[in-house]
Amino acid sequence: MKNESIVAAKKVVHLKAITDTCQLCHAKDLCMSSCLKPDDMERFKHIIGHRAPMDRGQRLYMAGEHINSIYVLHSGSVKSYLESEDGESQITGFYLPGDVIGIHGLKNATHSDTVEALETSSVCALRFSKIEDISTAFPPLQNQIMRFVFSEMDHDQEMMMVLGKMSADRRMAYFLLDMAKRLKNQGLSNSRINLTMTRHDIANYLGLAVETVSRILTRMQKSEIIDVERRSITILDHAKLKNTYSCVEDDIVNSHFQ
Amino acid sequence: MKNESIVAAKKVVHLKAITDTCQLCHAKDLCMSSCLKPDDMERFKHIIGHRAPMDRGQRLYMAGEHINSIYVLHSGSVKSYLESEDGESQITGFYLPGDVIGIHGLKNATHSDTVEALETSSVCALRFSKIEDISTAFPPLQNQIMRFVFSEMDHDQEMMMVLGKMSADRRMAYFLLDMAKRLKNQGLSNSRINLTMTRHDIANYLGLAVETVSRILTRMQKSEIIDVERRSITILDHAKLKNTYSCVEDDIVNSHFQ
DNA sequence: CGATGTATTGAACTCGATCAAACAGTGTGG
DNA sequence: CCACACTGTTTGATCGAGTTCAATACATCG
Repeated sequence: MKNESIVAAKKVVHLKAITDTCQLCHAKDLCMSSCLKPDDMERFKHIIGHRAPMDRGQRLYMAGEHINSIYVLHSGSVKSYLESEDGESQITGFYLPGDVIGIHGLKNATHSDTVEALETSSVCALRFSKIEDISTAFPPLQNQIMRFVFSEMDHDQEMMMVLGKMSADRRMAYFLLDMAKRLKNQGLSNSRINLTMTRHDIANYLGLAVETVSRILTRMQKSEIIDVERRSITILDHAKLKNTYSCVEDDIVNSHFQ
Repeated sequence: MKNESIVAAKKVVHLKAITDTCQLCHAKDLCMSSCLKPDDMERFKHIIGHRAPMDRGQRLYMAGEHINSIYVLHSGSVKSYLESEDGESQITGFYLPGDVIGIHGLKNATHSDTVEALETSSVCALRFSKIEDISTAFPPLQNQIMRFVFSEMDHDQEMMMVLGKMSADRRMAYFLLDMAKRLKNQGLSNSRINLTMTRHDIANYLGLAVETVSRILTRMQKSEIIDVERRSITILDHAKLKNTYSCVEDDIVNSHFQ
């Protein structure tokens, strides 16, 4: 979140044919383009374009900028965050390939969050002049985008519960289980989590201090719930982790079922 | 949030003509129907319907129910909340006339939150079998709904900042300023806030304990920022309240500008 | 009038923050 | 290759904002 970090160049890299691009894309099954048939693709060439890949720390867009595209993350991972007047920032989400980015702030056609790459990442842009253009252009695409808008709403609401009601341990358990679930959707293991964000990022996202995150991770390791090795976390005991998340006291569980 | 409270009867009260209904509605300027011309109304008679008014504590819908309508609050006020497995609940929003309700959970066509009346309230329902029906039916209406979906996303994201980063005092200031702003939009005073929710509700919404809310209100009253009289709160000093919200130390402000 | 739901106030406690310091990778340049 | 700087992580000690517990006050309503 350094101020010096460079905003990614807005150069659009047109690949030889958008049809090929989407067909060859390794995120195509996750992407909203999966709803498009090859002949539909032809119609949408002009609104779809790949951006030059971003390095870690580079920004895709910043809060306050006019929205002229929404994006699908093609590879890598990014974080989005809000900044308040007094300079505090709140990470609002971490995104993985296939996720749709840039849908917050559409009400005023102005990005309300800033998106920054956590590692080398690339996106596919969906350009438009008015958001209604996408609506009217092609219903299946519109619906697919809406699915992502709706799941983003579900996530944001879920975060209210996490930030408003849960203890530090529960928040951490939530984070790990959520990441595991999403990585599984990516076709990866649901036990091995390779984090691309710092402890600081995790802490900020969960409304905790870095030290608390660190302490909870070591505590969970000692309880043999997870194995921590720098940025690589392995879930050893899914059940225990879920119990931590569900806030069910182990003692109570045991006394009931044994 | 008592379990005994009765779910509002799903009886639809058809008023003599929907055209009249919307024309006479005192929330029409706030409502999304404002985008419809009188002759459009005719086309939408069949999907728009008024529900019988709800008493305080009655629920409009509950989490888990299939979504077959979204609603515009016609009169009164309601709260929405999530419930976790272990019975904890988190209030996610308070809604005023003109607000669109029931758009969370559309991804799975299942309400993710529960909506409960804070006072005698009535809604106008927009029925549909598939959410896409609204999309395709009439673009202006679709766009109007999307505006509300987008502003809901902005709110939810804002709440992450409030719950994740702000002190109890800032949260309270945020709540009061937000309510004042929204009541002003209703054509009411932006200084006199007549709350329809309990301190318990406010505390739950802001991720605080009831006692904390109570203490902060009395403290703010002693500082002559607000005047508290049961559920009626008057903002006496907007500037001071905004300073509390922006987390700008009074001392610093004074030393800079005096 | 008592009963019930709601709000305030005080006292004690606790979870997680803050402060402080050490430690571990990673990269840079001599 | 090592010395140095730099960033990110861990661990310990202390502190405090806000919770929890407990008691009281206050309104409204049968």
